[in-house]
Parts: sequence; C-alpha cells; structure tokens
Amino acid sequence: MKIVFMGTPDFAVPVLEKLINEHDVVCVYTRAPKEAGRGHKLTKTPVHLLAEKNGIEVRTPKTLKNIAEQEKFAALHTDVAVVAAYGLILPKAVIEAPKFGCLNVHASLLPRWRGAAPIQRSIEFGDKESGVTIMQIVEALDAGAMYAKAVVPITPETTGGVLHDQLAAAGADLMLDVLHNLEHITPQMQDEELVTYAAKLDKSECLLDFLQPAEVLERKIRAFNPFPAMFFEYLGERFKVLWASVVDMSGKAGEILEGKERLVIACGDKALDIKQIQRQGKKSMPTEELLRGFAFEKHHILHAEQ
RNA sequence: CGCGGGGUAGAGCAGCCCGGUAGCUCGUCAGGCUCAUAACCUGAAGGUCGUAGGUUCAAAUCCUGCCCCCGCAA
Repeated sequence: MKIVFMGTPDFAVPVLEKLINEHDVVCVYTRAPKEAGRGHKLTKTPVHLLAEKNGIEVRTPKTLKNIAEQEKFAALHTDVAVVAAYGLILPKAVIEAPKFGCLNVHASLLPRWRGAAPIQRSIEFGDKESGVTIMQIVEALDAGAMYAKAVVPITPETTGGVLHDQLAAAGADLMLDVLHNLEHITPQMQDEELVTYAAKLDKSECLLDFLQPAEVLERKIRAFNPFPAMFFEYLGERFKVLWASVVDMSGKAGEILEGKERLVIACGDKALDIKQIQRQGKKSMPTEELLRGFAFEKHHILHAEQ
C-alpha cells in the first residue's frame, strides 16, 4: 500500500521499519529537530533519522492547522496514514485525506489509558496486563474505533523500559496485520464507561515520597525505570533508584534502616530494599557495589519535601 | 559556546583544596580455625593514578589540550 507515516520517538521506529520493508512509504512526518541533550545540540528525532537513512522524504511542519500544510498532505494521495506517537494534533482535513483514513498504534489496551504515558501508568497502577491497540484516528484524543489489540502481560519484573520495547515490537506486528486485512475488519467502538487517562510524566513525581506505602513506590520505581527514574536526596546528592523490593521492616518514614551492607529505607508502610542505584555523576550499579565504597548513615531520615 | 560531577588494583570508593614512598571495603589466591560455611583469623598477589604535554628537585595532587562516562536543564 502507499503509506504516509507520522511519528517521532523510539516507540515509532519498529513500526516504520516494518512498513518500509513491506509497503511503499512515500513520506514521513515527524517533529522538527530541536536543541536537546548536553550542549543543546540540534537533534533529529529517531523517526527522522530512520527515514533519512532509507531515502524517504521527511517533513517537519510545526503545525498542520493551516490549509497549505493540509493540501500538501492531501496531495500525497496515499491509501492510509500510519501514526505512532507523532505529537501533533491531526485536524479533520488530514484525518480524512488518505483513502482509508489514519491508523494509530497506541500503547495500551484501549479504552484504558488514553493519553500521553500509558506504558508507565499501567505498571504504576498495578495492572496485570498491558498491550497495544490499533485504532482509527478521530478528532477526539485516542477515542477512535479499534481494529485490533495485542496483549502483553505485566509481571513483577516488568519495567517501563522493557514494556516500552515489547509494546513497540507488538505494535509494529499488529499494524502490519491490520493493514493486510484492512478491508475485512470492522472496527469496534470503545466503551466510554471504561475510559481512563494516562497523565503525562512529570519530573515532580520522581522524588520518592517515603510517606507512601513501599508497594506503591516499588511499582512507581519499576514503571519509571529507566526513564525518568525515581530518586531521593541524601546529603545534597541525588540518587536515582532503578530497582527496589518491598521488605517487611518498619521505621519512621524515610528512615535509613540499613546503610552499610544493603540499603533499606522505611516507608509509610513496610520498607524498600534498594537493589539498583545511580549516584549523580556515576553509572547505575547494584547497590551492593556502591556500598563497598560508600556508606549511608543508619537512622538518617530522608525527606521528601517539594 | 546552557550548568555541573567523574575517569586511582577485578568491583566500589578515599586521597587532590594545603605537591614528597598509593589507601580502604569487597573480590581473588595461599594457609589456619571449624562438623561445616558465603562466617572468623593470618598472609600474598594485583595499579603506566583516562591520555598527551607543561611547571617543579619532586605531580594522583598544580596548569593546558584531547578522549570517554554520567547528573541537571531542555
């Protein structure tokens, strides 16, 4: 099929790769390069780089709201637009331009977790399973009729990073299936009663609040691994916590119960045994390694004020 | 030219400000103790202190260039 692809981050890369192999991708839309990273170097998006590597035309409009951009888009005369975490709102004129409309791959089992951060939120809230949904794009956010879903289980070992990669791969496969059978599938409407929204990740959520139960914090640590990563501050230094397990110990919330051979911190309920940690300026490492040369003072209280 | 931390034995850290024989914890190896042990005791091996220069009687330590890693911010 003749396809226009619209996407931006790593999540969109596997989908685009598969499309390039099996279809005719005539043009790629992505967010414009921006200053990012150390030194604020101008950085192209992962989708941008992949498209360039394959010699595909790349367009990076700041918005699709104006008529000129919409006409340029329509002039491609594609069969379908495949959208994966593009980052721009598609106006009606764009949605209706391709012959079969626009298909979106969303990283959740819709209608649960519409919105920006479905992967992390599903882990954070203790869901037993996650997945991807291929749906029609409509004007309302993530509300279109669904063509297909694929389920991916969430285990006690599942991190945000792992789930992200699993869903990206699953989404790519599922999108190909749907495209092959597009004319034979009747999309199902979403049940509005079951809708939940996955709020965007915010840095202010990443400071560990030890007043909360250890179980809640453990899930959040896992959900936010490797990015944006939960952390606490100790003696003015920041320590990211990449992995922890709940242990049946107690103390004043934020109190360091063990700081020499392992690092155990009391929470609102039970305690967290920190397993993987990253000191600022250093690499992430197993806590026991850090503790060979660095000790946390027992009974010191870690505060979580904003 | 966004701000900042770091690269010292296999691992993790200290030492650097105030130059002068390189240290700690763990691991490794050998021996001992023990019914036994990942526990304990004794001993040993193991480091061009990222790299290239400079200053100096003397540089891990002061100065300069380069390489690599990371935190913040975007």
